[in-house]
Amino acid sequence: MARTVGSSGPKTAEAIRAAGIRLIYEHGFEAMSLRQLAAEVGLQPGSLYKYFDTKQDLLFDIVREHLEDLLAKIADALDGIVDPVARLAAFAAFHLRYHMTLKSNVYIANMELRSLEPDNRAIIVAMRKRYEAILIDILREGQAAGALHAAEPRVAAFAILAMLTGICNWYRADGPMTQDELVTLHVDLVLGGVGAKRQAVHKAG
Amino acid sequence: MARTVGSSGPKTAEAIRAAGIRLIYEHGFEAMSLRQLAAEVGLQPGSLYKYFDTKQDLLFDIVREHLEDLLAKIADALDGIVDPVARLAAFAAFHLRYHMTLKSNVYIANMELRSLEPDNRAIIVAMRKRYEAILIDILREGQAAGALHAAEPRVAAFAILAMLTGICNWYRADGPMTQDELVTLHVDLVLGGVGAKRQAVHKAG
Amino acid sequence: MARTVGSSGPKTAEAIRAAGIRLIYEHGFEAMSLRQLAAEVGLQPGSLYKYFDTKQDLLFDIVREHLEDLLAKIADALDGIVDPVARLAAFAAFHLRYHMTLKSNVYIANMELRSLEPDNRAIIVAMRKRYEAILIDILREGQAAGALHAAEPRVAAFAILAMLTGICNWYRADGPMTQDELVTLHVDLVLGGVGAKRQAVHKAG
Amino acid sequence: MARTVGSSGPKTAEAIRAAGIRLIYEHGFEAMSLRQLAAEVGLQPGSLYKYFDTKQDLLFDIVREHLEDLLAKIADALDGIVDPVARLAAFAAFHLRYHMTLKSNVYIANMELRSLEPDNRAIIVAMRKRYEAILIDILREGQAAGALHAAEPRVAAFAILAMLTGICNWYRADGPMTQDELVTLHVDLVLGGVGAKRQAVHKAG
DNA sequence: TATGAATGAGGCTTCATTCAT
DNA sequence: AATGAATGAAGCCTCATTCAT
Repeated sequence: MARTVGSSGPKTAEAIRAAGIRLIYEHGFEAMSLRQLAAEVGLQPGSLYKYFDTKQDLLFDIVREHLEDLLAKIADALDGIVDPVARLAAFAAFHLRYHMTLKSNVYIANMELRSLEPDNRAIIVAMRKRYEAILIDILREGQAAGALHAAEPRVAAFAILAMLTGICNWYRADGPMTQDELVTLHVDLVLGGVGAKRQAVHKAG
Repeated sequence: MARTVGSSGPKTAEAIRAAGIRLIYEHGFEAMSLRQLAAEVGLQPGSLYKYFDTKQDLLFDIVREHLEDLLAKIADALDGIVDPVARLAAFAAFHLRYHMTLKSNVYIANMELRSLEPDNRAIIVAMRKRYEAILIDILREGQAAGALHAAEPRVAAFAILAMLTGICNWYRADGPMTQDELVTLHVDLVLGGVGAKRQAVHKAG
Repeated sequence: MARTVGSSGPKTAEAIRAAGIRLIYEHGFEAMSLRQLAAEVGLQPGSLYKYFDTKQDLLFDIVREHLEDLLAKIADALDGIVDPVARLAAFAAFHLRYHMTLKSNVYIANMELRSLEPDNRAIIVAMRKRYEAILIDILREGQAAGALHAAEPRVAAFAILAMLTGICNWYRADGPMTQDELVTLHVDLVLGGVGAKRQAVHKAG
Repeated sequence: MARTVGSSGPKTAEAIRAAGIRLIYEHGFEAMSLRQLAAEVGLQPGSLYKYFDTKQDLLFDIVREHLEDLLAKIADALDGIVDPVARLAAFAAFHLRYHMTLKSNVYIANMELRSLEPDNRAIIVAMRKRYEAILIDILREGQAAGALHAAEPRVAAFAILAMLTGICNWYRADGPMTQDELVTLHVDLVLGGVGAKRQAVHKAG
């Protein structure tokens, strides 16, 4: 994948971002060199600095934009759903679809937290907590309403998130199961795990 | 100048291993430098090469020994248990305890697969598959016996493993919940997820 | 801090090549460090890698270009000469002049064969064989024509080449004998050695 | 070629010497490491220092002993021969046989002059000059006696030595020509080169 | 907007050598 | 006579980054 000859301005910026995501996903942030990235986009290494100030900034931007997107879309996905079990099912379905679709972005955000400088990491961790809090709240409400069992909603939320996120480790678009089948399977695991009766339909993510 | 008196072979080897695990856990394999590692152990960087041939070998040894240990211990943990649901519970309990106790080793084995050279990675992946296969078999038998629902045992196993392994991301020995409480909570999530009736006692891991 | 103003690309490349030849000639390839080379050219060691990929490549390029040059020029030097003895004299004269003029390059090509990696060495050895073959053919033709004695042209060629090349070991441009005198002396040795009657004039190399 | 278990004292010293010669011959002095040498002899690297003080000393000893041997044996080879042409033939024959037999030692002495420290090099160069002087004297006497042409005996001697020494570059004991055939061939080249009539028999070296 | 030359720090690794045991 | 642990210097090489053009 080489140079987009004559690429200019915004197109180059987007190409850098895309190549950056791919390379970080494949090799890890530390292992990816700006030389590689530049080669991928058809630039000299030094030229990248028109588009970011620091390798660290590139990572931070990718991760932050991912989390902003995630937070915006989960809000949409839950909008208008009130029943706690339905909300739980909708959360799980959304999370799965998002993670199957944007596997690389998600993977990076999870794996490369470690590579973020303390200040940047703090910002990202705070955003992640806002996302987790959404699930924790759903569990808490469901427990309060007697619709499911989650005596420790925080721990249960972590467990559920880990399970759903795990799909990034092996999902392939060309695998034997469809996204819908995988969603159904996992939503059942989640609802069963907290003793909720499956019912409502989940909106698409 | 020769050796700093008081240092000795096997003790140094063990110190290097321990420091290696800690540093890889904290910074990642790529980000850890042998200078750091040497400083941590009180050696010159070059002196490390009495104890391994290559930075890559250090990683491979850590990961391989972890998986050998894991495979040996899960066999013990399941030994003598026949009922599929009991086996599932025992598997989950063992996995959790092991991952809470040897968090760093586990974390490294999961995160740094990427940093292993192809040949080494193949060996490790094969060992991991043997471990996964144990859980898949349990689910398959349970399904066959009508004791639980796992129409797709492979996918269910991945989901369960991701959930249980996730505990490494946040568990602290000095946290508010005991290991036993966490085990109970997670085993319930697992059994509930596959629609199994909780029953048997789980052997300690 | 960026570049030291006043330095420029091709000039630097040529300076590196020249310094490389000198240092390898003086210290040997293994003994020459890239630190030395960089210092000689006024660069940081890492900066050398704009100009070659590998220390080995630097050596290979030097040796290969030397042999390409040698092969091109011997063809010129023999062009149009048909009499075998005249060709032998022309070959010897050319070889001597070339070796006196480009002593370092020649010396490196002979001494550092050992330092070339197998693949590179094979390429160079093949080129050398083409050069040797020219002399062998001359001797063979002379023998066939009854103009000289060379029952074993291959061995004789090696002996002659060794003798002529030996001049690199001690020749100094400021020594007591001129190049012309040395050429005459050696050509006599060669022709006498194979029992040929001196005759033709040798074209300058 | 590994450890001579239980080898002690003088036997070890000789093994080190032999392995040293082989390794320097194969890889060059700079490229040979004391680790290699130690492994070859079945010792730890540090243990070599019972047998020499310095890597440099090892080289110097090898080269010096070679030259001492050479000087002693050429004296024997010429002993009792008075006719200059006969002496020249004897010298050439001796030189060739010695170089075919002790190829590695000779090669090292020629190639690794460069690796000797200045003081050591000066000593060796002086010994070499004594050897060269023998040939120069023979040529001078032959010229004075009108038995051969060598207007510049020093230069002629260098040329002859280079030719004869060149045999190290390609001679193989299992090659198609015998030592005797090669000696004859080269002696003819030498005598022919200086216009001497072949006559006397050459003593074996 | 991009290049091309360069920096300086630091990466992993190997080396000759030392010395207590 | 030999080991085994260690040193300290240096090896080749790669990196993120800078900046004149």
